[in-house]
Amino acid sequence: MLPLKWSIVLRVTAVPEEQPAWRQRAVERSTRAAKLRAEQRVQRFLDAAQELIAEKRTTDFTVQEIVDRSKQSLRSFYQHFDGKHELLLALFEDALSKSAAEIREAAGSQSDPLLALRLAVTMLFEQSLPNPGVERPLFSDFALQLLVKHPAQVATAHLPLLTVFTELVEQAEDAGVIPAGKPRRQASLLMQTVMFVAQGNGVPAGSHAAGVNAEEIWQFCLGGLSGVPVRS
Amino acid sequence: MLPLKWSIVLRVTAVPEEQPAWRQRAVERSTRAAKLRAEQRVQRFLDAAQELIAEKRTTDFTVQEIVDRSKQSLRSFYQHFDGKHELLLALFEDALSKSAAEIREAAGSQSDPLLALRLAVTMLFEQSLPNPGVERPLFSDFALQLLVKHPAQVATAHLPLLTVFTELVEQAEDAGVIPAGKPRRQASLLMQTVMFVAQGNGVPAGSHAAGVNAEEIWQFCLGGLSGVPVRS
DNA sequence: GTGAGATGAGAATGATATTCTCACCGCCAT
DNA sequence: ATGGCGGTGAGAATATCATTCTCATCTCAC
Repeated sequence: MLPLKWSIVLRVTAVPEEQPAWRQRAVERSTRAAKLRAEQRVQRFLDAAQELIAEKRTTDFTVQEIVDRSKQSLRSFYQHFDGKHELLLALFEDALSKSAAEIREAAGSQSDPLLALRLAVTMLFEQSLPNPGVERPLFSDFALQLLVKHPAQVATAHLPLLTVFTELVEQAEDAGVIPAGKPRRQASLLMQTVMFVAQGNGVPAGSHAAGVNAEEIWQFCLGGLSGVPVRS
Repeated sequence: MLPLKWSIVLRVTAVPEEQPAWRQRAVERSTRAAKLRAEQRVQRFLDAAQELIAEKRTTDFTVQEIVDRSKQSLRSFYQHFDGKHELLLALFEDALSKSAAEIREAAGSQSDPLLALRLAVTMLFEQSLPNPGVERPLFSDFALQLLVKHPAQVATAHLPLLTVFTELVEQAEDAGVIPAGKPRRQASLLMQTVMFVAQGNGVPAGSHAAGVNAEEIWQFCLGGLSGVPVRS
């Protein structure tokens, strides 16, 4: 998590195998402090960025703004991050991860598997709306940019959510409230549908553009999971 | 379509109301040639951009590249477009519009409403895949950028497709093969689901990330449209 | 042939990300 | 205590683009 260039460097130069144990321990001790300091700095950058996202509703702020707000320096910023891109990715993964935890907990308190799944869908939908609790932009201009340019990283970031939804789908299937299928694929389809449709709903854009709500999307997805009533 | 700054200027300065008809005709005649020339230039820019998109698989090319390739000048580019943004938007709308026409035609040759809808879904899915006929990027980094920053324009661009799908859903409902609902909203949901899920499927990214295929997404959507088997 | 608008060539501007320079500082093994 | 090393700050230097501007030239309808 947060692969920092410096941490790699430290590991390579300060722990060159073949050292007596005491030396390793010593180095370890002295390294720990440095690592802590570094993590604090990183956190200040992340916090500053989060604030800026909240304020400007976009990731269009400049690196300089992050630096100024966190009262550090450009030099330091690039010491810790490979670039603005890395910082945003860290925030993105973090947001999805926290979201997954939240949803898992909330759904866990539902004994009915179908209601649990429904709750999860509703929560995901609301958190994916264009400007929800700005604190945690599951979707931002950045997220979509990632989707096209680095799909693999998006997939990675989605993993925590995918896991939660897969579990919920499995439970529902085990309980027999929806037909058995391939839980992971179903969960994937479900997630993508909910997230993207939510995203597309930011603007009651004039005449057209149906503004779908949580209940509608849930019905749609439930139908999708339930499959078509088999006909001749 | 393609609101060009100069055309507005011409209209304002050369047709100042209250002119005898002959004069308007004269101006009209003399303007026509200029308009044609301009349209050719515009087209050259568009073609060049299209080529670049095809080659680089992204809209990250520079305005300078468009200019060079079309053997025109920066001056001229900005004479005709408000900026790179306008040019991309034009290409985007055009692509969706052509796609809509294609789908409408193909679906039209299906007598069974359900098969027609299925065909439409399949075609849309395939055209929305990350790197299909690169000629017509329904989805590009640009499209997604638009989605966040100018949702209204996306909605506008989607209209042709939305119209087609709305018709197909209506036909299916009229034929009784799916339950009646709100065709426009259903079509919207359908489109978004298909397009976005397709987009999210570009990369078999290692272990996770279920790669959904056209048949799967069709089943899912059909289920969604058909609704849940009514329960107590 | 004349004048208004269009064009070309390319310099100028402005916004950003990213890198580099250099002086300084704190830590810790000797 | 001290010498060296990695981290830091301040900010200049680069690099890349989009967009605008300058000026000379061109084209066409009159």
